[in-house]
Amino acid sequence: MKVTVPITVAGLKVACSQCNLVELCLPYGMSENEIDRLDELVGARRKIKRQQHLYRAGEPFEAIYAIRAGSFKTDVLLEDGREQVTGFQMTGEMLGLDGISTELHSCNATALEDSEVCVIAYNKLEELSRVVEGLQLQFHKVMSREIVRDHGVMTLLGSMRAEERLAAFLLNMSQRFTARGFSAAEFHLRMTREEIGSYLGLKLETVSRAFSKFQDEGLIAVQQKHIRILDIVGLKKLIQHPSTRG
Amino acid sequence: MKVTVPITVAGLKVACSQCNLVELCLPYGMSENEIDRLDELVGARRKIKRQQHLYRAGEPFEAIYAIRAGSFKTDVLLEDGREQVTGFQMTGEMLGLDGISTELHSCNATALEDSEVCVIAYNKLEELSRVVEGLQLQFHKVMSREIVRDHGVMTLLGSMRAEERLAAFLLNMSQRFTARGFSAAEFHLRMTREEIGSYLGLKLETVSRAFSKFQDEGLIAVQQKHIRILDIVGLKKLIQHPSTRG
DNA sequence: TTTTGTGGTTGACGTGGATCAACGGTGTAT
DNA sequence: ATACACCGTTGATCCACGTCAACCACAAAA
Repeated sequence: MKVTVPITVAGLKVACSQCNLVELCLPYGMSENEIDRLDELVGARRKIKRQQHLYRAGEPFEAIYAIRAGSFKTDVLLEDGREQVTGFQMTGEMLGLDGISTELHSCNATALEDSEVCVIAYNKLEELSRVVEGLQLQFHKVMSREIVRDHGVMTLLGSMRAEERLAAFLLNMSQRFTARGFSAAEFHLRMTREEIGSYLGLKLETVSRAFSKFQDEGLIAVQQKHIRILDIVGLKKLIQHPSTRG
Repeated sequence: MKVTVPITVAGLKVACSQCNLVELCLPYGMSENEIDRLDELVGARRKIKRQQHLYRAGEPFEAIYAIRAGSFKTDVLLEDGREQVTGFQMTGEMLGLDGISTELHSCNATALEDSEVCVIAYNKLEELSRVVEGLQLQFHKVMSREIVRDHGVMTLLGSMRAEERLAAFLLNMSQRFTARGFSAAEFHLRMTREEIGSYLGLKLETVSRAFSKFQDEGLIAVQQKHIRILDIVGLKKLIQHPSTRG
């Protein structure tokens, strides 16, 4: 079901130009020459074990990260102890952009499985993007894409009901797995129901019930974190429904 | 109650260096020399009448905009006709950053009152930010700040109840008016209850009821769009409350 | 193998906010 | 001055989702 993604031997440096994530990651759209120059930028790689933090809110911001393998969640902690998951990130996606504004990380990034990131020193990124135009453009696009994505989540949280939110979530996951060469119809969620609930502004029980309902309706097959999408059209119909809310 | 903000005579070009919004806008944190160079960047100014669009979703992206006077809302239209307001912008704030990613605007920007923006051609911005380091840094910070802001809204939508949302909204407005030299305690909202509701993921009736409740409790005085905050501490307490949701 | 813990499911019940509806106030056009 | 939108308020009712609670499945530890 999955396309094999070659995993790097620990410590062996893999240049961007040889990385199979190029067209998902920062280098997307850059010329070969430009990508070669990136290799001076992406120095260290860092392994993060499941449940460990890549960074925490309040820590000084020095680098952004590209996910080389694995997946993460980002969350913010409210004063009263509640946690709000602001995103789930997969291979090729960038982490840490929110830290640029204050030079402090504004959220926590936690690995959902054993993962590896490429560390991109921010001052070097600024320096290099002054001379490599493609890098400058791509970096701006990455940031802008994050803004657009966030607006999508705001729309979901502001105007969709529980089942629509979950349908949108599943379709989004499916689409991102597809882009990574995995099956669009069958995948493994790395996050808990509670994390999904936090992200979608729902309680875990509501998430669980929606999963069950989708299963009863023949839209998906659920077995714990393993999801099989049986009726993608049916799911899509759910989110342009005429029902109301918010 | 307000500090007078000199309004430019139509057509008279005002350089960034002479603009009283410097410390709220893109030039914030840049050196005098650097700011002088911005003047070649900010060419045209554009006036937008109340209810008119600065741009619409789907239009080609060519420029970002700094609000010189007035205020705007941004919204996205869902397939089924529902509208989600993604933000309200005031003087000195930037519009259009979401368009960079796809080179198409991804939302609509509508003036909430007669307004004026500085047009910043995006290709010129890229060019100039390659040579003016302060500009590069500030631009990145502006984008990053937008991401952080969006995460804040996601948190609000995902985990707060109606009254907390409105309290957070009022405190945020108050703080932004303050930063612009207006009163923290008394201001005029330019948007309707419905627009506030859309932004906060609530129906206009709920917004209206929350306003009334706050008034009954002596937290604020409401007269249509005119708001007077009577108990800012009380409002703040509301949002770190122990009540539950989401 | 049994134990323990964490995560997931399901049911019963309560409630915050949506919905439906009527009415009042304010600004704009005539 | 009057009419007409549009906007805002308020009440009555309903329902989606939160809450509380019991139970189950699976994985890691003993």
